[in-house]
Amino acid sequence: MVHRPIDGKPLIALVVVIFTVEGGALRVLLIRRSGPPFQGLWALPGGILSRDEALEKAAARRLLEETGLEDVYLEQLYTFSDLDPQQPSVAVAYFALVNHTQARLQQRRRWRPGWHAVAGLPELAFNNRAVIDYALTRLRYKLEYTNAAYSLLPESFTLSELQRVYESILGHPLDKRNFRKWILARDIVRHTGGSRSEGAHRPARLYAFTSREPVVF
Amino acid sequence: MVHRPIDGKPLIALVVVIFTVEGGALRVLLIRRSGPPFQGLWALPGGILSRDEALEKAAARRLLEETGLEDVYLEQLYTFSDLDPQQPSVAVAYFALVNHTQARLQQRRRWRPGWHAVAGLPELAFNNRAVIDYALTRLRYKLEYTNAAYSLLPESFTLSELQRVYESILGHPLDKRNFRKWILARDIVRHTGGSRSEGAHRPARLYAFTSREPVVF
DNA sequence: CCAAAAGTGTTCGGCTTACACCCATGT
DNA sequence: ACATGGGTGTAAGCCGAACACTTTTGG
Repeated sequence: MVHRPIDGKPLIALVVVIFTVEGGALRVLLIRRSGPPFQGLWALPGGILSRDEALEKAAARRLLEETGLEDVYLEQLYTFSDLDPQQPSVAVAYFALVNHTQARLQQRRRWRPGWHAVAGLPELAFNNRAVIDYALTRLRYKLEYTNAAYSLLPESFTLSELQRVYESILGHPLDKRNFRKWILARDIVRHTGGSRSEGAHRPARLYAFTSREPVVF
Repeated sequence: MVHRPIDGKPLIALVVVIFTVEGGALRVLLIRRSGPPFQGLWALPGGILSRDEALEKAAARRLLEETGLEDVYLEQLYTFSDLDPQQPSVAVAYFALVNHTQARLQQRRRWRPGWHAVAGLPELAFNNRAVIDYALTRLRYKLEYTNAAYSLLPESFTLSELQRVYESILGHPLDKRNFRKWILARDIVRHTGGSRSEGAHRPARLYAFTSREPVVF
């Protein structure tokens, strides 16, 4: 989130919580603040909304700048009015889900954008911790009744990989048989016909999401 | 929603969707616009967010102005950035649930604030129709897993009255026995001990919500 | 042949749904 | 006594949760 002087009106800020799952952990993209306030702390990417820019478009643009990705799961989260104790402002928060293997983070020496495990975050600027908590609650909820996970995985994947994504986000293990019955009963994934061998064990069948647009089931 | 000239920054508007159930119909509070744009059309109450005012507080204040009520169910809905095609603006929408017998609407000759059945709305200003649709979807959803209905009913009520509120909002009839089992299984209402006679039939037992704060079950 | 992950069914309990009659009262 | 809305139980189906062994491969 960028800080600017104000005039007589509250600023409209934008904040984007970009999640990915990597190494069995849910991670969020943070950048390091190089100036006040909260200099040196980590913060969510964001910025000031410019005149004439629609909110969702601005969030998508910011996401593209940080990750090089478009057409991923992106949803408005909440609008906070107490983000910055130092000045009146309103911050519209979005959250996005990306596949970290497809994301190309910027190489900025000062801002050091990078993925940070949600379990074990450093001290954050503004009330970004509350924003991330809110986003995580929403994400867990959405996993249960939408296909949002499509945005965290590559085109094809195994059911074990999908299960690990769910487990990383929900924070607890799932029963393999029940998970498969559940995910297959809703028809959000389909078997591609292919399979993948990667070790001294039986190869895994490959699946793909039937839709890569947000769907509620 | 009040219209004002702009300078170089988007305005932050506030819109409040105030619902009530009256006469077996879900109704929303509308006021008539006395000036451009959309002069003469009906619109949701709202206004421009002033500097230094927290969003929720501003929504609560606007609700108090229109209905004389405080401490009712009030929840942030969504932040729209395409409300007014004529100028860049962001509108933070809230929705509230009130008991119409407790609400005291303002008597403004020009603005004519009043309750309008959601089924059969007149032509509305801005994209207020979309805001109401969004609020209705959220409300139906919330009825299913929160005690939000407390805010639509007086302190004590009969289970038939409660059922009629649910039916008016959901838009379809519910089975009496199943509704009672369902609402009593969650313990969101309790029998007060009293009853009420009002006609040539058996008196109805009176119930009250166990909590008049928002609770998720 | 051994280790490793993939894949697969059944049982139980609880919740939702459908459905019809008696109760208490006022007129 | 009759009309009116209040109040109640049971059976069936579906869904979620618990739980263990066989399959296929690489080394």
